[in-house]
Amino acid sequence: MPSATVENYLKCILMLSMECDHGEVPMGLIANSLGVTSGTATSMMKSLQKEKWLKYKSRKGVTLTSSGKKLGMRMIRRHRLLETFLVETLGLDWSEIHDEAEVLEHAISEKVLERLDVFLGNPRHDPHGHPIPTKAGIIRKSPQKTLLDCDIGKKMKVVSIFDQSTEFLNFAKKKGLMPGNMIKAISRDNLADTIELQIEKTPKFSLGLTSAEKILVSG
Amino acid sequence: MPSATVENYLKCILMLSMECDHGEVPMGLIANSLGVTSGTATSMMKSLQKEKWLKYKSRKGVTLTSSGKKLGMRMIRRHRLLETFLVETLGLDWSEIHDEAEVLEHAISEKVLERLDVFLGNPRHDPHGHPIPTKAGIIRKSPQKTLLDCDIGKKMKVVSIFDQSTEFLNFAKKKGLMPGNMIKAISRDNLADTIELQIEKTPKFSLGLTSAEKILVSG
DNA sequence: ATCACAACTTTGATTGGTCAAAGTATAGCG
DNA sequence: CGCTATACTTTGACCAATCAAAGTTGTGAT
Ligand SMILES: [Mn+2]
Ligand SMILES: [Mn+2]
Ligand SMILES: [Mn+2]
Ligand SMILES: [Mn+2]
Repeated sequence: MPSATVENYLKCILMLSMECDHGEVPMGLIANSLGVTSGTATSMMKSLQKEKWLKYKSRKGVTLTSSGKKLGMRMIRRHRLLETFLVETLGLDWSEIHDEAEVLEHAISEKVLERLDVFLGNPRHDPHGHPIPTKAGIIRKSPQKTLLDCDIGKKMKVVSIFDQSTEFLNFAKKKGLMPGNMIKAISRDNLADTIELQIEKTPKFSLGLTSAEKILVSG
Repeated sequence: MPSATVENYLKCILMLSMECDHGEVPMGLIANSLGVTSGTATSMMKSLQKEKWLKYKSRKGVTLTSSGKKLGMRMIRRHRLLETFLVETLGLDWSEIHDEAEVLEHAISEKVLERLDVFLGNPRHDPHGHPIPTKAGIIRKSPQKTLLDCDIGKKMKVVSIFDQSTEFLNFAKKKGLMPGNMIKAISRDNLADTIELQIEKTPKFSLGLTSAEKILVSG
């Protein structure tokens, strides 16, 4: 019933509302992350409000209704289960699956999705380490920090990678920054804005702080 | 690049041109089998001609160009490989896969499709017995007749089922009319318009001629 | 040869999604 | 407190895909 466009908007708004919690999600963020002009976003928000997916406050932003959240969450589940299928079953690389899933998520029925979930053995995380919401729309989020504010000198486990771009994912894989891998922050240099890392017995390397921010770790 | 709508039109036109060979495919058939009004079909044909997918002759019909045929064939391949995946891997019933594939065929990339083909072991036929075109767009069609004009008294193998409707497929399965099964036509009654069949050792049953036409057999 | 009617085309309208450009509100600086 | 820069909204336009209804054509029955 909701179009692919509506599905994309709601998934995007839900993700924005989760990652940077300002009660309302402002127009600018939405337009920006969907790559549309702000006028388009505004007019879309009005029609999404008319269809009861969200509440729109002019010049403030939007908040999802419970059906909006539910649909957004369903889209995240679809996206991440599909990504898992593409890597686990078909053997694609984790750097090429995001865009594929972005399209497939709108084409797969609830029935096929649940079969896929069973076929994959009810995975809890996608290939980038992101939690897969349950059918009921619940995310089991593990405690995590970014490499920016992790403890120096302690062993930690890589939980997930925030950036979905092919280039960054290829880079991360080459460096061994993949979910599950153990890692140690050797030192942080606040003047150079870098953090020095070591993975297992491989050589040390350092990361700028904007890159470090994209790596989530635990423990 | 071509929209899902364009893909549907071209697949449909290719299938019509293959099954009932009148050089040109008339508007009426197209509009009818896509469930749009004839005006819509006419205007769509003009724009498809503009984009070089086909040749349109007013009040005659359309013929696909070679790129039109190629795209149409690619869509048939996608559709049938997806149907095979849905049955073989996810365990759906052959009566529920057509509509799912009708949507997924527009969302799956060439790369994922070829991985799927390998994963499935390069199947030659979909669950309804229809041949899957090769990547190069070639259909290996086995010699076949409908149950309407088969030989009476001879053992034959069911090749494929033409009708994609849930109800007919459920019926066919119940009767044992599935690709690969052996079958014998006991008699034909031209007054009653029926044909009497027997499958292995199960009881005889008869089929009206419109139903018989939907079953393709060989040998 | 005529003509009715089925098959087709044209016309004018609608809907969803989009943009560019012009207009407006407001947070926060001075 | 007033003003400006930034974020947002409005307006008017466009495109793809569709329909309903009115108009046209060509075939085949008489
Ligand atoms: Mn998407
Ligand atoms: Mn992911
Ligand atoms: Mn389709
Ligand atoms: Mn089929």
